Amino acid sequence: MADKDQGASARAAKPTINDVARLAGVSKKTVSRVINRSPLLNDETRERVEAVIRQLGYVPNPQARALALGRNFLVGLIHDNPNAQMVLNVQHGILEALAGTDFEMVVRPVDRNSSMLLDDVRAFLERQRLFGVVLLPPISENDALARLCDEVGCRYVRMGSAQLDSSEHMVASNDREAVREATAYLIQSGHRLIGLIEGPDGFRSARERRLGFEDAIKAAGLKLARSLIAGGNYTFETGVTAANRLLDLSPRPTAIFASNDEMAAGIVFAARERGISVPDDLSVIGFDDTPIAAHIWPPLTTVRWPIVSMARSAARKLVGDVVLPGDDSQPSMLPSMLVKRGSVAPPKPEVA
Amino acid sequence: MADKDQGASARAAKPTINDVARLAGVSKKTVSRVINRSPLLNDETRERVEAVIRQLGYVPNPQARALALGRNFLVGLIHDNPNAQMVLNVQHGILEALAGTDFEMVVRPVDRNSSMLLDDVRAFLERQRLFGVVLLPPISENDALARLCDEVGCRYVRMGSAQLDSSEHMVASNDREAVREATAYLIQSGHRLIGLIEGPDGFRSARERRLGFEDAIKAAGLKLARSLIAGGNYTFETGVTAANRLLDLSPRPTAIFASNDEMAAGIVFAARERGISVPDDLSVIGFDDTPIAAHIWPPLTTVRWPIVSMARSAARKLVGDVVLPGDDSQPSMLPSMLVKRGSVAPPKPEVA
DNA sequence: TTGTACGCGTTATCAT
DNA sequence: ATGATAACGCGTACAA
Repeated sequence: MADKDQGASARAAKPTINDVARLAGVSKKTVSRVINRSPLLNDETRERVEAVIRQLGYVPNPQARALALGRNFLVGLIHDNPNAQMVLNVQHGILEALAGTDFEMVVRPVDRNSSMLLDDVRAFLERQRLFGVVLLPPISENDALARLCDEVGCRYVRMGSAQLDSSEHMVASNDREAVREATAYLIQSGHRLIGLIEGPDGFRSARERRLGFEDAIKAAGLKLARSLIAGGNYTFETGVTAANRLLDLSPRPTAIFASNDEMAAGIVFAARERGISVPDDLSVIGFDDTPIAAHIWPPLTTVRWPIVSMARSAARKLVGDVVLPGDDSQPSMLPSMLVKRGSVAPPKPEVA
Repeated sequence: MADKDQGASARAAKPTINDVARLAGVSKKTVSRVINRSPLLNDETRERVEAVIRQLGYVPNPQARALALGRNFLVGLIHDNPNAQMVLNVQHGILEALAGTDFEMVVRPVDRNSSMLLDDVRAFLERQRLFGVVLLPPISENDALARLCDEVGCRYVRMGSAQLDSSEHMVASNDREAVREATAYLIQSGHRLIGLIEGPDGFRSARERRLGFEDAIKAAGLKLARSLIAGGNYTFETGVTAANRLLDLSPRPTAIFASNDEMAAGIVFAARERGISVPDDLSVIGFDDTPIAAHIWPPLTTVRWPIVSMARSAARKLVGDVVLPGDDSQPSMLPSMLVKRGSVAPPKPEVA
């Protein structure tokens, strides 16, 4: 073969593994071994190759690697979470874990209620051949989805409010315990008539938080009145509606725990509309510690959900073997904690 | 060649272009032409190939296409926007435009103040060989970044509050005009002492909105007092601080326009702390119409920024040629509009 | 420990 | 209008 023009005319093109191999006087395979940190390599050879790599500013072409490996250097975020702040926090956590690696993040919102959900995700995973995916609640609670990931050979880590899977595939928080503590704090402040605004049926987080609420009520020897439990679906609007139902009660509850901050903000909104003062006439606790909790008046006492840490941990679990071989020491449980602000006070004597 | 085992044993493997070619009795290249909608194809041949494609459930491998084309089927979102809701809205808009196409979205947050910004983005674009990127404000206002995209051969569309680039590369809103209208509405309601909380220096959006404010003040023949203009940086906290400065004034402004909703929420928060009633003692208008605007009390009158439509339009501009050849009819200007809610009322007689 | 030869699935070139 | 063949850049048997 005549020698190709890879000198001046190819100046603009990025160097390939071949350029490195030629300049270092080794074969492609050796360069490949250096890139992939093969242990069976002469130190001298490795250093020489690495020097050339630096000199050329060579970086492996991800597209070519993807084709050869049958796997992309992409981490997917699959979610159907309606809360913007939560989704963005998760994205930040994942990107923190991916910073400095060759991985990028692709975002894939899905529709939980679509009958095509599984087919859509399967097509997505098979086509893009993602390295792995992070599953955000509530869709992370879908076991069929996890099985699907296994089937198509895509790693996955689920995030959630309880241990739904083996620790290799799961990063969870301890919602039940955290809500128990939050409710106990209300009781300890003197409240006896405490309302609960639940999350939607079928959400594991909703169930865990209700259980924590019930744990505290029972532990204090209080009555668990069905009428004090109202349903919501994690939106501000349902928070308003549920709060109105609870505030119509007689006797009226002196405190309400909401399963997330959006709904808690709805409680504060509804109370304000009725001229009920928070926290003087009504104490409120939320869950998540999204920015809205600190930005309404009064600032919301809430349970801080360590969503960023959870996402970071999830992404590290996914790529950990590749980035730091042998580092599978990512925690599978991150604790939630109560953040006390201004929406809780002792009940008024005449009300109690 | 002996026939390969593409029956039972290869059931799991996805069909390739070779399988299609063989079954259709044509060459790979012909199949490729069908996929890429080549105009020089016999109708009969095309139909035959398409039938086989459907029969096999064949889908082209994006990794292989990326390698061969030197370009990925990925649309990047580059942003340094601190507002979660806005970023997520943009993501939704982009994904809406990409739904049903072969494109995926990868998200890339950057640090505006990093000295490595340009180098980082260049490395990102060159390595991933993105099909194109959407630039979200405020980073979209960086001309060097746009030039960089051109340099590395990556298409781009910038979003922003004013026409910063040719219509092919830009989707803008008319912030100045929208703020002029909002301020005029305040004046029309009877306000004469109107404060402004600006966005940060160097943000085009901040400048456009201030100009709109000044337009309205001047048009009404009012005095443009320097003391009535306070600086903020688009966060809730700076909104509180700036509001406190304005509310310390004597005489006190009876209305304040904030350059975004976060800061407007800060105004409401600060007013509440001081026992100043909104809207009775103070009218407030924000900008963006993010959810917080509707979720605080009173619900905020604000300017709706058509961010989702802008993002959708931006993404369509990017991939339009590929998806719908000849469809370059995406609008470059989407209008903002005033949303009247509960935070504006006429000033009290005794205050005026 | 290192190199040779080939495969991954697609598009591009240049014939016919 | 269609096809043979060579890229694209990297990974991996298997040989040395």
